[in-house]
Amino acid sequence: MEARHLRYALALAEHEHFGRAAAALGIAQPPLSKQIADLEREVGARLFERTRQGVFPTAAGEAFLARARRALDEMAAAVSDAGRAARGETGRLRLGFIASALLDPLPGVLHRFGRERPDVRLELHEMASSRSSAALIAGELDVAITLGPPRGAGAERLVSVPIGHDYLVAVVSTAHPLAGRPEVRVEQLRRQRLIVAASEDEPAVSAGLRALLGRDSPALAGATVARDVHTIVGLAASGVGVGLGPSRMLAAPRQGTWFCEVVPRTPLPDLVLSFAARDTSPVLTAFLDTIRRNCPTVGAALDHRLRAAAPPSE
Amino acid sequence: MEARHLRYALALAEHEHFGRAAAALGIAQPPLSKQIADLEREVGARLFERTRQGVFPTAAGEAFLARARRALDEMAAAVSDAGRAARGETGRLRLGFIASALLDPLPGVLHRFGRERPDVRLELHEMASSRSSAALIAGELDVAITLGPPRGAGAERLVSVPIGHDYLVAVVSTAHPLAGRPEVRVEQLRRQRLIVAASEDEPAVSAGLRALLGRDSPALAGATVARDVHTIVGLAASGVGVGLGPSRMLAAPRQGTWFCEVVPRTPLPDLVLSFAARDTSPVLTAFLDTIRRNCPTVGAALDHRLRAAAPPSE
DNA sequence: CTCGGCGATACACAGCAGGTATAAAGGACG
DNA sequence: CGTCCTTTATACCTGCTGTGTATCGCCGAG
Repeated sequence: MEARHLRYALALAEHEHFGRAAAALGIAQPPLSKQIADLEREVGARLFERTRQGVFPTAAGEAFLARARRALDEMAAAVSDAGRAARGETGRLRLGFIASALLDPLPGVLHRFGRERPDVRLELHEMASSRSSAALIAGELDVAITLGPPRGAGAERLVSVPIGHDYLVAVVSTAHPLAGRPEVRVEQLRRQRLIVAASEDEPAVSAGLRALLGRDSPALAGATVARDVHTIVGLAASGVGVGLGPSRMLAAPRQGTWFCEVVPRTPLPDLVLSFAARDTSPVLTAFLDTIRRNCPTVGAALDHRLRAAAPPSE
Repeated sequence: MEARHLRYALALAEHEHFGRAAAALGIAQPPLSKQIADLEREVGARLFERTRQGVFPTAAGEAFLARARRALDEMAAAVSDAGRAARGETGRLRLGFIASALLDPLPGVLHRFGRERPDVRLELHEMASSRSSAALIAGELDVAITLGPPRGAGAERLVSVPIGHDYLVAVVSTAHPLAGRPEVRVEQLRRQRLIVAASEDEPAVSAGLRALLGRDSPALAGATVARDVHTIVGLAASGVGVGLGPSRMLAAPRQGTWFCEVVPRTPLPDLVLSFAARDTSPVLTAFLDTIRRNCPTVGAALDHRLRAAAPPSE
């Protein structure tokens, strides 16, 4: 039994007449008679009652037609759904990201992507860079935003693009002596109560701080440790001390805080976007396109990938 | 797009390998490749990712396959449902009947039919014989149980079979003077307060009573009129008078009542089963078969019809 | 009784599903 | 780094079957 039989039976039920149903189907009447006969033989029951007044479905025919309609609807929906999925209008995107990404690139990107692709289910997982990388390699994520490029086994199968350069910035409460000053020198920081990110989550950042302040700096040893950048800002705002974090903090200023540039300017690991080199899924492509349009400075780096994923122009 | 494409795509998704999927389908590998290619061209999206490790559905493929599974399920259900309907296992039977039929043949018939055809929806409509006949002719009923054969325009297109012979019986309360007596003579009835059926509903019965008791019998003129036989019995049981009804009342005796045969024995119109001569629906056939097995005396009359409706033995 | 309309049947043809042979691609391995 | 092997795609042929044309059989209308 093929979909053709269903289409023919439905047409016959609609027109109640072999000749007109055949005409509507664009075929001659005899083939329609034969196909209906074949269908009835296969089903094992007479589906239509042929009378002088017209052709009408039997009880078995009614039962058959109801299911046939649904079957054809499902087939049409299969094509439609596949098309939408292929165009990236539906689907799922699992994004792993470091918390500080919520300061700068993510708000705009997520807002834009959610508006352009309302039927894509976004799964957001805040996690440390190393976990993001591992999950990406294991296929548990589709995209990751990390500090610095992914390392370790399997990282060569990822594509990584820097999406922002950062440098060290200090944040204090507006009640703090440093408030109002445009900058703070590294030597001054050594004498402050510091608030820094946990070393186990982002070792690169911690190593950079150690290099800047001195390997065994007592300020660093006595620093308050926070799990993410939001906590650093929050603690600083409540007067706990001087928070140290990425310049991206400037993108989302918080009431009651003051930011000082650290002199000399100290670069931090780049914010990096990564994904599986093999992954050509349209949802990922659409997301990368949104990233490109949202972060103009990194456009060129992604253009190559977007061209590669584009469907072959016939 | 045909059902074949869905079956092939599902097999390919299951086996993740063109060669093995083709073998499972009983075809060679190249045709499968071609059919899948044709399908992808028609859908307008790549549905499977061919890798060294195997063949896996893309996001579009997953969306397609989910719908394809449901479409094929519907097709299988269409055949199954049609078969069940053709065998009369499902469907609907609209039965019109006179209330007194609930006394004798219907309880057994309905119980048996409901047990044998649990998925057939029985629509029971108690109505006067004339309304049953009209509804049957109009196609608003499938079967009717009436008093006497249907009359009027279109009745020739019905088949009618008597399913029980009745005679007049009197019913009284056990406190009534007639209680305990096996019979009552017609002359005695003329002196009783009578309870009879409404003449407008079953004119044949009323005419018979008039003939029996005398055209303008005062007993009949002063009789209590009830809409159906159950009411007659109920009124008699509560001492209102002597109820007159069909001998079928004996089949469902009621606490506190006493039945007397009326002498001389007075035949009443037969209980008649009718249905459209053209109606060969399996549900009706099954119902007629139940009637035949439940009313052995009328078996022969229905055998002919049941043979006519039987599927042609190949 | 004839005519007209409709579905079924007969038969020829062409289009396509499916078969065989083989190419192409891409790892595995010496 | 070349060879082999596995797997999918392509090429080409064949046979089935879906479709078209012609015609029959049936039945009701006039």
